[in-house]
Amino acid sequence: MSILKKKVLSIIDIARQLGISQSTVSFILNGKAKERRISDATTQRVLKFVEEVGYKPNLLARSFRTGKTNIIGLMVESIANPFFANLARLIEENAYKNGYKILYCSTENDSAKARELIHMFKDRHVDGYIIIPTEGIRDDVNKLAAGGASVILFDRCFEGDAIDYVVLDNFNSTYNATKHLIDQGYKHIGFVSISSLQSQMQQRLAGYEKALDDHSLQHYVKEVGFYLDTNTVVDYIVDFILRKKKLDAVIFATNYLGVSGLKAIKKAGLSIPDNLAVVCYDDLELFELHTPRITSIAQPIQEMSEQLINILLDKLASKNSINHKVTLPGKLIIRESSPKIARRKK
Amino acid sequence: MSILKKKVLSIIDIARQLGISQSTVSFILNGKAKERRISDATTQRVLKFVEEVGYKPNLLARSFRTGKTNIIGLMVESIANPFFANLARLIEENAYKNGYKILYCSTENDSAKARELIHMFKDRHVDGYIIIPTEGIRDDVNKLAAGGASVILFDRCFEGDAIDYVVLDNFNSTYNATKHLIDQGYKHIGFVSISSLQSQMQQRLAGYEKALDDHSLQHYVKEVGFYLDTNTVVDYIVDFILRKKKLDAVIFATNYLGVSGLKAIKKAGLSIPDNLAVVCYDDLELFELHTPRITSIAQPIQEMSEQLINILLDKLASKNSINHKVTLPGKLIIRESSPKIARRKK
DNA sequence: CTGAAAGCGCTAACAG
DNA sequence: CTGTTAGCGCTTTCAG
Repeated sequence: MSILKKKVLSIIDIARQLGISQSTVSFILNGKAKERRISDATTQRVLKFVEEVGYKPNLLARSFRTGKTNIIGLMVESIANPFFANLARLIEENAYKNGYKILYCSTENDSAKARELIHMFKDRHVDGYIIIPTEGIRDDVNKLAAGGASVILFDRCFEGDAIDYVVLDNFNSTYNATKHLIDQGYKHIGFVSISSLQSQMQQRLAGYEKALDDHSLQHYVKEVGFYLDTNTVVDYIVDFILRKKKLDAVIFATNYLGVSGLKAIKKAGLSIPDNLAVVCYDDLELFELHTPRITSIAQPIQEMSEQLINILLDKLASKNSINHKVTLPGKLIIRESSPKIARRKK
Repeated sequence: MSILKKKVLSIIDIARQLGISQSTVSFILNGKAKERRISDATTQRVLKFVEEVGYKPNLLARSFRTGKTNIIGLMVESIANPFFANLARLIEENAYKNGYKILYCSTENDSAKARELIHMFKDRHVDGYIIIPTEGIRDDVNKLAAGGASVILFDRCFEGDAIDYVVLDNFNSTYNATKHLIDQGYKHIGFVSISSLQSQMQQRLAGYEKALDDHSLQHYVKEVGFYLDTNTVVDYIVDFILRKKKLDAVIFATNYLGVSGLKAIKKAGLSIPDNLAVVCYDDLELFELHTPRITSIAQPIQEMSEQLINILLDKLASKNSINHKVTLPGKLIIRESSPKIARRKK
């Protein structure tokens, strides 16, 4: 053994050096000493030795043997989106606390890519899946779960399927936000969304429409494609708000649409809230620091992350746990972008 | 074999079913058919069969055997920080393109935690390490690299050590930003930073000081602790800008300090740029959408991520590659928060 | 050109 | 109370 080559010991070396068998060592190391009724003396001797030589079990061998990796696959729309990045941070914290690590990937809302990534996770034997699904992977996700995998959806779900999820109460959150604008006196409220069949988008739209219908107000909906680059989206929004001359308020259905919307309103030469009241989804720091501060629909991201991990750990621990379908309320944070219309000068 | 239980085949099953040996199958599957001069007929037969039955090699077994995981460990300060989240997105893209997956973790600038995470990565046999180091893990990182691991630092580095890195030219970026303010006519330029010995912070401070010294101007430095919560930081900054009455401009040395700074300036009842010009680090969307738009020092994040991955892949491919120390220039994006002082009304 | 076989380090069933 | 041992599925050396 050269000086440089720090021989990495295996369980068998330990067993040999202590003159006992590997299984004894293995059981002790896995906390099954009591269960296997191994003597305290032996247990202490092994623990002490392991400590001294700094032995670390080979996790690759263990994973290979057990099929468990202690890795959770996290599939988000994009890790660059502040909402998902913040979620990732919280998920990470809770996961690590419980001995799980996170492998992440971004789908960019591309189903082919999402499908591939699910297989990648499967190939890598991740223990659990946290998935922000795209429209097109419903079947794949169902198949995955049906095959016994522990999977939980976030942000959006497939209604009627058996898969667990944690989502926002998108309908009521949007209903309340719309209602708030109506209460403030706005009568021509626009809704800018992406053209998508994803549940959260559908629910947000439905909440908006219901609130307007309840007050016999007209709908003004603009849907843009998800794949458009920011500049194009901004131009579409500029066009929308300039063409719909009556518009006195707009709700942006996602955080990035909100950001593009703010750019568009600036570009169109309009001012908030004098020409247009604004409500955005997700309470980004940007919305709070904007002038004027933007009224936002905040998601309870801390609680969401905890529920996600807790449910997933629960499923991991006992395969039988079912029906964890969690819908959490959003919180409308009212700021200066949506004042009473009476105070506005047109 | 029950209907539900989709038997997952192994290489040995394939060999048996085709009446050949596992090694032949293994070689073919690993693209070594030519090298091993295996007949085309056999090769095609195996490939076709594998395709038909949808065989997937057990990655756990392969990793166990080879010691390679095709996983890169990414250790950032916090995945929730937009700068690192954006980096993570780009890193992910490049890594996946090359067959590598990413395990991420956040240090929150805690060296004990960072140390633990390095060991975790090591225990998990990640193939390569991308590390945004904390002050205190210099030795650990050096030991890791000395042990033959492929590691590359980002954002900050340890001068004089042999470890590769990709960092911003923090000195000149900050020098130029300070020079810009001086050129615009500002004479009392503050610098808000965190109290830290990290190279990037030291360099930023040095660049600021050099620019002031070159023009015989006074330094106004405020350093806040990294661990303080946002509100406390805001209060410290409020105190700083109110106490230093002469201050006519401030540079914030990190993106989050910039965000806190904007809050502080608002809270102090001052306006940008009339009372105070502002320059921030990192070109966040928030800075561009702020009113007024904030002059920022942008890091070439796209190129940084590419260099990071390329260098790491290079090291992974050939252990001999050394001395990849990359320093990239920042770009000063001049906006309305730092106009010529002549036009200002005090 | 192909096959046999030796492990990699660990877990756990089984045998004392 | 402890030891023996059979794999997990794959890679790769060595022998035909």
